[in-house]
Amino acid sequence: MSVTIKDVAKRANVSPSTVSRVLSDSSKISDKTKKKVRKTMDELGYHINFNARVLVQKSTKAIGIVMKHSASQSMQNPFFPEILRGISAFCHKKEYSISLTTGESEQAIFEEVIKMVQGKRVDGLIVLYSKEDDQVVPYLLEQKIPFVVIGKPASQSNQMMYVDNDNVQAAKEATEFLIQLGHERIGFIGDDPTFQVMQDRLNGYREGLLTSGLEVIDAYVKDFIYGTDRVKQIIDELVALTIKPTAIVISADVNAFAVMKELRERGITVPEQMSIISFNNTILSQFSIPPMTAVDIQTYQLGYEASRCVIELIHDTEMFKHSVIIPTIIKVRESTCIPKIAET
Amino acid sequence: MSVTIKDVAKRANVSPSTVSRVLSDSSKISDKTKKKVRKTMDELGYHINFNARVLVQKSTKAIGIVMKHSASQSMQNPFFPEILRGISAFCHKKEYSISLTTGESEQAIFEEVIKMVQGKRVDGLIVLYSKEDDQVVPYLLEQKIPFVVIGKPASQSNQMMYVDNDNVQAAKEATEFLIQLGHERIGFIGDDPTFQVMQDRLNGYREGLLTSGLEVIDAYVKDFIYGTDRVKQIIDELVALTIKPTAIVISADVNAFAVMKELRERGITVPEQMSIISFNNTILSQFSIPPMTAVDIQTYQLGYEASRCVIELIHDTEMFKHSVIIPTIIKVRESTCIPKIAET
DNA sequence: GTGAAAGCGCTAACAC
DNA sequence: GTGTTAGCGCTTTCAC
Repeated sequence: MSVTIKDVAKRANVSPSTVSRVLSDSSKISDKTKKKVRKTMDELGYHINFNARVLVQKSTKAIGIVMKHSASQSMQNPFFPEILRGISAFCHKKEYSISLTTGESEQAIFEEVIKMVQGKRVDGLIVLYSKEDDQVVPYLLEQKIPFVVIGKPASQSNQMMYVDNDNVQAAKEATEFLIQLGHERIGFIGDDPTFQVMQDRLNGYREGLLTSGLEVIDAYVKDFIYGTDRVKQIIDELVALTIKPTAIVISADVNAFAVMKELRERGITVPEQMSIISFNNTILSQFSIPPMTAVDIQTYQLGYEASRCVIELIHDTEMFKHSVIIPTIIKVRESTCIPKIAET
Repeated sequence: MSVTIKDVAKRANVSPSTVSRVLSDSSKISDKTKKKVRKTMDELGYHINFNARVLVQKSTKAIGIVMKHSASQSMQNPFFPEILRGISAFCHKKEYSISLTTGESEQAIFEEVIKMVQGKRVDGLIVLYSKEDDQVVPYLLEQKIPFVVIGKPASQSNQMMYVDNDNVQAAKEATEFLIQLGHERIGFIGDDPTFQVMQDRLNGYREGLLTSGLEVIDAYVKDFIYGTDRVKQIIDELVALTIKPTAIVISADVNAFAVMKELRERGITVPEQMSIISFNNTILSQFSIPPMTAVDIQTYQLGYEASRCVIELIHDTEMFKHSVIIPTIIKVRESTCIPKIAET
């Protein structure tokens, strides 16, 4: 029913292979034949059947994106669209298409990854998270399919490529930024600790305190599971302390937003009574009141480099497995200031 | 290199066609053979090559998502991930995979759509926007490939399926909500007027005023192009009026956020001096200070229904082309109140 | 119930 | 430079 290479060949009085060669713009075909063949293609409204090519070439020119479970959560976070935008940009340049996992649970996503890989639907993958006890990465490793992880792998990091920020360093710098302003009592609010990025940021925070000769106070360190009402509880606990922190490092701006709101409701002013520095610098950081000082992790770049890496890896499977660290930048806005003497 | 249907056939002492029948769980194969074949599949680590099946069956079990140009903008808006989540959910249920356009410009996206369609990489598509002078929709119509538009088509709406809110009605209700509170001078801030949704909301706003016997005042109606500094200008203009509005209907919560910030900077309090009702009810609505009263357009449902529609359409191309209207709900929060008498 | 054979639309040796 | 031929891995008549 739809027009094939053979139809074109017949009409142009050449062989199918010639048409195929024209399709791939082979240098062995004379300009004259090329022109002739292209003309008949147009006349017939021919368009290549990608699947047929895929079948013989064993290259799909598609990459799979493995989402963090659950998609619901990861999508609520503006981080996701931004990273996707970075991935898209490079993929589009290299004419790769993007295929998304659709599952909600870890298990559902894993099964889809298997289908993508075994079913040969993608040439490579980008894993949008790095997590302890994850099944996807070990599976991909075992299948020897090109893939790149965004975030530092929890283990075997030398066997795979990853794109990440130096989250330890970034959190250290964020903490030091507060210290340089004069803060000495600095809290930390993280979220799901099973993700590597949280561990790193927590460690960086600790390092920042320690290298400045400050103590790490356990009561100042909290976890925040998004979606629950932990915020209120956390702020309750922090406020109940006789010696309260004057500043907090918060692992994600979505969380910082919630914290700032909660502080506001209790009449605690930001930054006067509490300085806040957050991570990610998504659009939310600019929208908060006051706008947040935030560590810009350059999400777009993270995605862009990740897709560059997989695509390079696809073309050279034996490539040296280097990893890419995207620098972070502190965007100073209005949620941080020098601590109030009165409060010290 | 990878194990094929023939390998399984040989090992199980059956023919390739039998293996194929087992794959599709044909009723003509005895349970005994099925068991035997499945066992050897496991032993050999066989997995179907999807592309081969696609080539012969001419069904990819994939649907393409056509993004609004530019991806950058649409992705910044939390609307996008939420709709994608709805699409994913249904696709996952029906075991369809999702393929995204990656281009930034309208032209780049159009070219990708052509590749998706002609290259037979997808069985159907969802167009995430509805816009005047769009090339994609007419093309899809001409190609006779199943597709669904999210938003009301600018023209030929009877020839295609779409999923939308009743935006005229929703805007009317939002306006009437303010009128019922006692507001009589109500403004409207839209954005890119080339999108159908904007036209609809503007019309609904007008209707709302007119049916309540209020006048439409041109000076109260503004457009807002996201990313530019039009906000300041708009607020300047509104504030400069001798008779200012006491309430505003704003077409998207991202925009409402910007407006509220701008008002705040000028010391105009929300809702006391200016009531605000916005559209979409993304996570931003909850995060603003004060939290916004917003029209919930049920974005997730929009996506879910859209994928249900394309997939049904794929299975029954001759299906009656009905469209789906997703109801909206006004979420009352704290950005609206009765107008202050002093100001009237 | 199961097998043999043809073919989906393309590419890639190998000829010439 | 161009044609011939043999598949890629699967499904699907048509036999039996």
